[in-house]
Amino acid sequence: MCGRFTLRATLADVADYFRIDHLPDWDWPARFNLAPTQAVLAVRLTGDGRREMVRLRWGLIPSWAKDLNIGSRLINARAETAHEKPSFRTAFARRRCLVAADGYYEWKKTEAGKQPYLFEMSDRSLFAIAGLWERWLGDEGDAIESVTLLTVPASPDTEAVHHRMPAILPREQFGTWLGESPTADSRCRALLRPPSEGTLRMRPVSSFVNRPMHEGPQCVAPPR
DNA sequence: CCAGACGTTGTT
DNA sequence: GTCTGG
DNA sequence: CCAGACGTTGTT
DNA sequence: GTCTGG
Repeated sequence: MCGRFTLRATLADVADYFRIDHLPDWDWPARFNLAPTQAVLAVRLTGDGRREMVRLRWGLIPSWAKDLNIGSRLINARAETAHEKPSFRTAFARRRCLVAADGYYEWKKTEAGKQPYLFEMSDRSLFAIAGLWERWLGDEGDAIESVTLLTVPASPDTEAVHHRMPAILPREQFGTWLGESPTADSRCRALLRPPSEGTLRMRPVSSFVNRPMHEGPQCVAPPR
């Protein structure tokens, strides 16, 4: 599962990682505690097939939703079934994206309370979480673009804390996932699998991160 | 035909 | 929007 | 995901 | 307990 993550890297680093030539006109402050309903940084294809960086509201709001509130429960989609679920299948076929991250959190219940863990790539690099996006039109003609993060079974590195994890895609698969050439659903589905042992490392962090309002380096500090 | 659901997680 | 249940 | 709220009336 | 907000 993935209900909180980090993107501490700069926009320039993200653009470089995703091979995007021009930077957007907005900025991206380092984020240590990205939570549902907030804007995350995603990469998708423009109408003419170029990669662009966009900010999407985390929590997918289906186009038929009556209010945007529905989105706060659709923050994840199971990779095994998203292609057939009414809320996700259209987006699976036509609106796949990559969400930029450099860490994610999971919680483990203990006698003392909820202990958060930070998961990162073993080399501390950026990574891409497979996502699906939608455009929703409100009553006043306001458009909101939202996103859900796909999940897969836990990898050997992560299963001790939680049995699910975000679907992380290797760089070689970005073009296929984004649809830079026509790709069957089944081929996209096959890309969604847990990373091999040794890809990720984890460490417990301070419960400071538990509060969604908290932000900054204290979120990734060791427990006190 | 119309009405109502449409999702994940974790816990039991 | 699209499918399922009644 | 976790934390925090969970309500109405009338008046300003 | 359950829903909302971040």
